[in-house]
Amino acid sequence: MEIAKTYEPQHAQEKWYQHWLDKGYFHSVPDHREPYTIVIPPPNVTGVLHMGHMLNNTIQDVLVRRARMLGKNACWVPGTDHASIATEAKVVQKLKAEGIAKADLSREEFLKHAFEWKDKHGGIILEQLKRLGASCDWERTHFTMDPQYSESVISVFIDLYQKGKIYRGIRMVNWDPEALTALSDEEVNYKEVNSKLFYVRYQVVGSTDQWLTIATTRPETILGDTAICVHPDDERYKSLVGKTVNVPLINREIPIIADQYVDPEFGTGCLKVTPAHDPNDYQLGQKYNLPSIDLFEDNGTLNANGAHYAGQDRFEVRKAIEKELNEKGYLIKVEDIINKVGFSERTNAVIEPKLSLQWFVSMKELAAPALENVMNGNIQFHPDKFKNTYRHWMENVKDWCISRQLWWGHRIPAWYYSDRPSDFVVAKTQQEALELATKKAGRTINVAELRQDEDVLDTWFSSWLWPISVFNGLTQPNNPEINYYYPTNDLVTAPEIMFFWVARMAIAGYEYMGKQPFKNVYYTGIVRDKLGRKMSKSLGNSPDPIELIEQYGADGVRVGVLISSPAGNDLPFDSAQCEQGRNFTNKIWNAYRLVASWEVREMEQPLSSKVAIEWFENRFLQVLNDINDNYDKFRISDALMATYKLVWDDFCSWYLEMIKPGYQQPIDSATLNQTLDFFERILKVMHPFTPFVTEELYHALKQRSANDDIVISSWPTAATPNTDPLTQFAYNEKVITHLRNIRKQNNIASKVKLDLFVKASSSVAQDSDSIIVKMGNLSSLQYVDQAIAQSNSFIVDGREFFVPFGDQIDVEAEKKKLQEELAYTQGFLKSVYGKLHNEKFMAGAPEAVVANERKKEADALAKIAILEKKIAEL
RNA sequence: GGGGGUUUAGCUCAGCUGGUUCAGAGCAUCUGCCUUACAAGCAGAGGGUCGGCGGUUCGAACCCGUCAACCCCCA
Repeated sequence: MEIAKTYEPQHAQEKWYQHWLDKGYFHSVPDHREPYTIVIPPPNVTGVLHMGHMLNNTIQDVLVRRARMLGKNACWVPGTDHASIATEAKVVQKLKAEGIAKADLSREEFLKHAFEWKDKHGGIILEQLKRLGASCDWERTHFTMDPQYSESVISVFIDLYQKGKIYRGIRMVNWDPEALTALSDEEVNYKEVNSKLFYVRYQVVGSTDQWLTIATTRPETILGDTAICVHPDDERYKSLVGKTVNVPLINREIPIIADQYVDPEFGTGCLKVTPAHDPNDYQLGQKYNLPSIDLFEDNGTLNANGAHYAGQDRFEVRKAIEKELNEKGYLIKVEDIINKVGFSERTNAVIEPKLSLQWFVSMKELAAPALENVMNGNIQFHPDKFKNTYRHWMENVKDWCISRQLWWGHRIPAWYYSDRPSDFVVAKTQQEALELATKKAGRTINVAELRQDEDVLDTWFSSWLWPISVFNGLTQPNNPEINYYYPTNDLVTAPEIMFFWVARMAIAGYEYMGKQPFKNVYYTGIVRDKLGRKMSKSLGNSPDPIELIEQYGADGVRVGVLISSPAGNDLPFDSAQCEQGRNFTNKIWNAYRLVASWEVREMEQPLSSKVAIEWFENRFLQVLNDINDNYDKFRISDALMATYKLVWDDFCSWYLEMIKPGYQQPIDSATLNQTLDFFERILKVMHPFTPFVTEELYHALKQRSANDDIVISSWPTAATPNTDPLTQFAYNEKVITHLRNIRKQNNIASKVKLDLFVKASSSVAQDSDSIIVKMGNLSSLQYVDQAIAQSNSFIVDGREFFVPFGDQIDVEAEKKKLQEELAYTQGFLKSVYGKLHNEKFMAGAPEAVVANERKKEADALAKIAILEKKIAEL
């Protein structure tokens, strides 16, 4: 049977993924085994796969597949997030394209459209994950707006409200004038932008020529000023504190106050205070009991307080007011300045700090156990440097604004029964609300009077329950699944959402389960392009993962994204890495082709094969220990690299070459069987990284019974390797490399057989010499007691080797080489003496270190003697 | 402005408690090979003042100080 020369992944991918699904290998139910659980960071329901998902989910799949092979009951729960703002924005946009404005729709109509959109686009991303080979338990797919899930979210809201952890209040929030909603602090991105700093003068009341000049980047907010603030120690303004000034254009009188907050160095040292539109000004306003004048409508246009600018957009007004201030003599000067401006993470609109009535979670107390248990290691971060960032945030945690002025999401279960803001109850159903409201109001409230809060909850207010709610832990407390799978083992996510999500899951975990939601958090880096730019849709620098899979195969891409992405480090992605991954799958494919081509015959096992087998057996164990250790430390890239080298270097380049029979020669059955066994073990350690090619070859290697698939096979057993064959091999390897060098330097074809002489007593001949003979393509290896003249020579482990080469040897080159080696060895000896002749070293260093230096000295002296003699002989 | 982190080969990174011939790996590069599994390959080789300076130590990539550059988070 002809086997393709290169591995063609597409067929194997479809075949085996379907096979795994058919067999139900990814499905988990609680049993006697130890559970291994990962919950996927749920992607946005209408999202499509990008490189960040590829990295993140490949890591999860590697962990899950290995855990499964380790005999654990592996359960990887997939699902999607309703992604309140992002999804609503998409639906609004889609409707707009169809000529439908959101404002013209009722809530019910809009939600109907939204669900249609979700049904159409939802889950695309999950199908894409299957292409990657993700071994999720698809029967457990969850969505954060499933009925059961929604029930959890609402019950948590009610519970926290009853515990006094949720309150409603007027606070300065980040307002997105495009999405028309409040955002949490974490949803605001600050970016540096080129702005103008306007110097505007205010006339002091009761004077004719006394003016105060302030500097502002936002002149349109002048209309909302309610004070001017200076530093109390600022000599320039001390005498003015307590007086008043007139706001330009509208001539409203406002006080001059003094507070430490003002930086006398910035601008003019005078700060205009606009409590309604700046968080810091708001604080000042609270402190000095200043009025707040709200200038903006929700969409960013000015309201009636904006005087003659009412109805115009904030940025238009900025231009217009600059002109008017200038014309009327209030504008002193304008400077260019770079300042940081907040943008909405979702719509990229400039955030407007705005006073508004919102719902908040009071965080301080809730956060305490989540902080403590990360610091004490009950939850481990990989890499642990993120603990610092986490601590800093948690120690300064602020209350969490959870209401969003959107429709797509979990509607806040608060019910109002009058126009007074305090006249509301929080209840699961309208019926319950009626009862509670009647009780609270002290009169019968009827349905018509009851009005549910229009807002929905922040998406993260549902995602923070993910590890609990996917097992129905809140709706059916203590059910067998939550008891079995929770706490989950590992969470793989990006550091960017440490506060959005990781911290809050920890908080919810302790609050509702009394236990951490996961034991380990593996932080992936950001995927960047070759130029170091973050991959993004707008830059168009992100490759389409599905195209990559089609080009390089899923296994190749998996290797490509993992090969250089240590935990917490950014991944500078280059498709060349996928090429490396593809080459890797091709390598093992061709190793199979070689093995499959051998014909077995009953014959004696060559000594060299016996030696090679003994070496590889122990080499495998040695590397397996390394690999296991790397996994245990979450060093996934290192585990991959160790696997890669085991396969490529040790197995293919050395082992297979050592046991390979001559062209069209048969192989003995003992060697072949042992090789097949090694091959199988190799495939197993590869499997988490390259699931498809390994399943394909696992079945190609031999006929398997039903349910004998590599995906559920057991991980190779670890053991302590015997070091003797490893040491012996290291020696052989050096000798062989020297021989190859001699060939290369003297242009001797690899086909030409050489004679090798070793200066030593004949008693040192050993079995492993057969390896040198085979790999060095020697016609003979002989032990002699004298140096061979007219030969290339080298030294390994203090032993001299000679390869006679007639008259063609280049004496001068040989001499030069020997002299270089001599000089190096002498230099080395000198540094050893530097230590040995140093009294302080001899007194201070541990005995073992000194003994080692002595050994180095002896070895170097012996080598120098040999080299000097050889040079003399030439 | 506050906090955290990074700096080792052309690139991406290892380097554990200061001590092994410790200065490493993969990729890239160079050289030679179409050697019957694989040119998506084989074999070999060359690359580094461990960011700068100073200190501690018998001994520093590793510990301390300082300067510089870059990155992230928060305001």
